[in-house]
Amino acid sequence: MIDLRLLRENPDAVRASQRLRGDDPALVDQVLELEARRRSGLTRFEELRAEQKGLGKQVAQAQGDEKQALLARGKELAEAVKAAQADADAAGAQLDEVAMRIANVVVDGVPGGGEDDYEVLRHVGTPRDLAAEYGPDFAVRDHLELGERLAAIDTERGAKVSGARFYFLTGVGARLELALLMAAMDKAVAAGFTPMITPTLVRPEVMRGTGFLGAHADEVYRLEADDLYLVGTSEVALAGYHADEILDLSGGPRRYAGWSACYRREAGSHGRDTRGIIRVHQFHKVEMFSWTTVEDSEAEHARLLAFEEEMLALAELPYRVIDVAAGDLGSSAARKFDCEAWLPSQQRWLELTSTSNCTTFQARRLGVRERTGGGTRAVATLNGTLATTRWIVALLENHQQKDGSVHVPAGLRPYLGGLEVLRPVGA
RNA sequence: GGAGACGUCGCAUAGUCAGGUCUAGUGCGCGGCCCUGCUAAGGCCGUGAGGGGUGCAAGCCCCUCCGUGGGUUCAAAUCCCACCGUCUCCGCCA
Repeated sequence: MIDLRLLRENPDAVRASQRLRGDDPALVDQVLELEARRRSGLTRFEELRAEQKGLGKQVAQAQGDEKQALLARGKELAEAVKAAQADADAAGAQLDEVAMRIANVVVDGVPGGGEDDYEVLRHVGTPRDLAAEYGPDFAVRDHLELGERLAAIDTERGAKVSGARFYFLTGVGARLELALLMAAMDKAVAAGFTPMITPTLVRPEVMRGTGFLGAHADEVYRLEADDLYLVGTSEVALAGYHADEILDLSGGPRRYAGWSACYRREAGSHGRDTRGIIRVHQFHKVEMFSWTTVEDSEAEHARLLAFEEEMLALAELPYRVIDVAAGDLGSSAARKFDCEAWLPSQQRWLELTSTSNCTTFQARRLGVRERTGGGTRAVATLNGTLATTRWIVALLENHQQKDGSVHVPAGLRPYLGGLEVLRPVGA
């Protein structure tokens, strides 16, 4: 939810943000007009209501004819109050409807434009030249081929049991996922995050409050019979965790690391990434979530990005960091950095982590505040990925060896009983 | 699945049966000041959230919120309905 006070006091900043995102700046003026209307309606209601309350006290003490007269006046007032309230409510509903369509104000420095207008901030590590290492005849194996040889991934039976975009992680595949997630959790705990295992079914209010029922409502599974939603990330549950609370952030950010299954319908991506486990309906993820003051949010964003990069270093993956363009941020984020690992089989970059600074946008809708000298104000929320099932894709492909075995990064070995190499089964 | 109890401004609780002086009382906690050479104990004052008006400002005034949403009434914490949540007992399953 956009800050109406900011919008009133500095409409140009919001208009500029809208333009950078490719959204309509005229919405700002609509909101200003509707807000003025709601306020005048509210004032009328409050005046009438004050009179009604005063009258109630007189009625209680009056007798006889005087009382009858007051009751008659009261009846009139009751109707006027009801009408004024209906007016004010209607104006408020219109205001909300339009205000909801305004996305968060982007942070200074975010590149303008859409999906392809990201800015590459840096490259870390160098993608291997497999042809140089193993000879020009070497055929790069993709993660599914590698995974099947290792008896680690079974998409055929996943489809048999649950349909397209489902899979079994088997044997060393299952262990590899647990290793990645455990390593992520350990890293988070060391950095002061509170580990959390979160609900994956949430109420409609929570799903709406976190902004996932907006433009991307199609992506979300809904359980009709129980009116619950399956989360696409533990961010949903973690954001809802402190809903309607006043937090004390004087001791620094509140940091949580959520471990959960994630569910996505992938409604708009028919035909994309259909092979293997790049794009699936269900996966696991360890997600960082921070509550900070607005002033500290950009610094915290840099810290979350740094934690992600530490995990990528632990997995020994070559990657690049991009500053996502304004038009591709989604409504809640004011800035977003993605880390993309190299995908040898497709000679392209694949998103492994994404960290967003939502400033006060999400917290305002969720009613999460902090105390200040005068009163309270909305806090900032940030989130970022530490590990997901998808990391297995990058791990297998980047660490493949000539014979189809896979090198295990030193940082993951403690979580795999010391395994240094994953070897094909039955070969 | 069946039966019942409950949900009040951080926590605990009064108020609900008999609607109007509830402008929601009290205790604890918290903050300030006072007393006391330290400490213990004590005294006084203040202390929920959201919104609006007014003022240079300290402040003052008004409205909303008693789990949520409806309804009855001149008037609802209080009466009625639905929903959500918590607890107890019974049944069933593990």
